[in-house]
Parts: sequence; structure tokens; C-alpha cells
Amino acid sequence: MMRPINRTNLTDSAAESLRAEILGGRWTVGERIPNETALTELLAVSRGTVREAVRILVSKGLLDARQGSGTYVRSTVDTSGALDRVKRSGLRDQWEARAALDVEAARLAALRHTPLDLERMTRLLNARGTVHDGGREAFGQRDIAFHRSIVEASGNRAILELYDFFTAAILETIHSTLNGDLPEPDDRAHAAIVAAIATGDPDRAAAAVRSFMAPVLDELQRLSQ
Amino acid sequence: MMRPINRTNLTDSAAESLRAEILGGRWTVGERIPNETALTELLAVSRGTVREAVRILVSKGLLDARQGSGTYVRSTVDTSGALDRVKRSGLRDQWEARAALDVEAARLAALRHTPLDLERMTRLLNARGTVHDGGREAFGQRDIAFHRSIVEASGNRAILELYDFFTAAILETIHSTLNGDLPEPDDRAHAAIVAAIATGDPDRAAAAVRSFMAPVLDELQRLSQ
DNA sequence: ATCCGTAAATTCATCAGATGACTTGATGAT
DNA sequence: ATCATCAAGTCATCTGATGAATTTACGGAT
Repeated sequence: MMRPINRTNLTDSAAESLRAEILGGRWTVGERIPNETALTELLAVSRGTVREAVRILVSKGLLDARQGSGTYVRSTVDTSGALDRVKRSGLRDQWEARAALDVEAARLAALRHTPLDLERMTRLLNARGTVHDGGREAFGQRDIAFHRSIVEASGNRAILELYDFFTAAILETIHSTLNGDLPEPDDRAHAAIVAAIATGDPDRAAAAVRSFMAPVLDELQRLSQ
Repeated sequence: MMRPINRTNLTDSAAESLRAEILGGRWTVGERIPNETALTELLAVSRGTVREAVRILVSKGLLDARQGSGTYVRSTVDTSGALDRVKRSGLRDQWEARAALDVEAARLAALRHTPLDLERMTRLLNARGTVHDGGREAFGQRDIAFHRSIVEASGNRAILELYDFFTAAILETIHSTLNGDLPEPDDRAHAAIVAAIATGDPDRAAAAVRSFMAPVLDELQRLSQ
């Protein structure tokens, strides 16, 4: 059951060697790397192991294998580990990062929201209810849906994508560590956010989200010390 | 040369099938999935193909293969594609997201910076010079180093990680699409950021970064329309 | 009955060989 | 010069076999 953390296998070693060569600039983007047989000799492992190693790097977006042609370098920057490190960065850091996106999203939503966006946000706000309606789990889902609609209204897909990531990551962290004893968000504060966005004033919208986030951030700051 | 976008191979199909089963909750976290021989029959592909498919999911963090024991579900949420989608979200969206992180980082830096942080930021600001010193490439590097030092001073590793990602992603995009005709940042604006952080006023620091970012954001907004 | 060491079974890791599918460049006929 | 055809190169896939690590089953000692 107990496993040493750094025991590795040939496939991972081979993939790591290849990755280091790619990131080190041994081949340029678009260039073809040695074929499987040559890699077998270079890495001193069997062809099957080479293929598994290459497969890993293809899935990371570093390589591109084309049947009949060869395997080519697609990118020399590896961003695959970034989100893993974000996940391990602590709850306070994650919440702060999400808050930053949330504030900016509200700012952009004030400038760009469509009538449809406003209708959806209002509807989700009204449907949000209280924690007593249908249990904690269901309330959390409704709360998340409401906040997500704000980010959607920003029209920024990058922010929305990261917001979804943080929502999932934070939920995972809270489930595994805390027992959900964070301050409950104020209901009137939610309405204030929608109202601010509706007026089209970005600074007011940003301030509304920021003041809404403040209690949780303060609590997390306290917990992290 | 022309390649249909959805031509796939057995390994990717098998990996996708497995991924769908995992995300669909067929097995719970910690549960052991069928062994390679069984997967060979379930997926109707050879063991080698099964192994490559499993490798992909292991590298994505969904599975955990243990020699002699079995292959277990590590996570049922897949965040591996999030950054890829962010990369494809357009330059304006990426820049806005990074700006959001940058502003929040300055705010946090004002509250948390150490004397060492301040020293480093000042040093990098002075070393930044102009675009005429050592060429455009070198100047870009110094500029990035300065901005990164602000994010470092925030003490938030999640924001720093994402900031690095955006820096690389934006650089890649600019290289491949634009020809670097974005507004040059003002030098005095940089000094204003450091000064604001040094006073410890988070709102002033945030405002300094925001006004510094404004010209580029406006230009990108114009380009995106 | 419990504990513990050994053997057996299970499972993933790795290697080797062979065949097929696809791409690319060369060849040759028109 | 153009185009169809062919040959070489390369990745994709299958099959079989052996090794290494883990787990389980078993049997003896206490």
C-alpha cells in the first residue's frame, strides 16, 4: 500500500527525456523528430515504450504524430502542468484568483451584457432562493449557476473557462479539507451586483462583486495565517 | 497536406471512450477499473492500444496505474483541456484575463509586499530601459520580468502560475498572428505602479495597473470588432 | 484461533516481431 | 510539363512472450 513517491517507470523517463529535449529547443516548431526506430536506440527502450512516451507528449500538445509522415514538434512550451500547480496552491490563493476573474467579469458584463444576459441573470437570481430550499447541495448548484451567468455575460471565453476550472477546483478542495464553514453570502449583495451591471457602470459592478467577496476573502486570509 | 480534422485513430477513440466512462461516473474515485485484458475485449482493441489509451488518461490525471495491483480512478473531473480552450479564445479575451490577474496582483502586492519584493521591483524597473537598448526581443524580456515581479510580490502562487501561462500564450499568439503593432507601454506608468504598491494602498495600486493596461485593451477591443 | 512467512495468482511493465495504412518523393509514360 | 504509378519510409495496430510488483491464499508455528 505504501508507495515511494518517486518510483518511476521507463515510459515516464523516456517521455521526460523527450520533453526536456523539446523544451530545450533541440528541435524547432514544425520540425520532424527521429522516427520510432531511432528513438528506440536513442532512449534505449523498446518501440512500444517509445510509442507510449510519444503518446503522452502528443496528448500534452508538444508533439504531433502523423502516420506515414513522421512525428513533428507542435509546441515548445508546456502548459499542461500549470493547472495542477494551481490546484496545489492553497484555497486562499485559488479564491483570490477566482475573485479577480469575477470582478473583471462583472466589469466587462456591465459594458457588454445583452438583454438576454440580463434576463438570465435576473431569472437565476430569483430562482436562487435560500439554503433551506432543497438542501445545501442544491443551493450550492443554484448559487454557482447564478455567478456563472455573470461571467457568461462578460463575453470573455478565457475568463469563463478559468472560472469554471476554479469553481471545480475550489469545490474539490473544500470537500477534501474544510467542512464548509465559510461565511454565507448575503442575498441582497447578489441583487446589488445585477443592478450594477444593468446600469452599465463597470466600476460600480466591479465594486459590487468586490464587496460581496470581501467577507470570504477575509476569512480565508485569517485561516491561512 | 490537407487533413480532415476529425480523422482519428483507435488509441484516441479508446481513450475517449474510457474518459467518457470515467467522467460519467461508471467508477468512483479510488475504484479499480477492469484490467488490460478485459479492456482489450471491452474496447475491442489490442493490449498495446489499450495501454496507450490508459497512458493518456494517466497523464491527464484521471487514472493511476499500479504495477501488480491494477489501474485506479484518480479523479472524475478533467481540467486538462481548459487551458487549450483558453488558448483558442482570442487575443482580446486572453489579454483581458491577464489584466484581471495583473490588477488583483497589484492590489495584493500593495498589502503584502516585503522590502525584498520592493527592492527587486525597483531594480527591474530601472534595468528595464527602453526598446533601443539591446533590441526589441531583449526589451520584451526585461519588460516581462518587471511585470512578473509585481505578481510575485502578491504572494499568490495561483495568480503567478496563470500569469506565466498567459504571458507565454499571448506571446505565442502575437508571434503567429499580429506583427507586434500594439501600443508601447508608457515608462512613467511603470514607475507609478511601483510607487502605488510602495504606499500600501491597494486601490491606488489597482488603479495604476488598470490605467496602464487601458490603451492596449482599447486597441484590442477595436481590433476584435 | 492468531500470526507470519512462503507460494501462487493477478496485474501492469517491457520487449520483440510482424503486418497494415498512410504519406511522400521518385519514376516513367503520355 | 503533367499525371498516374510505384517504392520507400513512417506511424498504427496486432500478437505473443517474459519480467516485475502486488495481492491473495495457504500452511505451519505459536
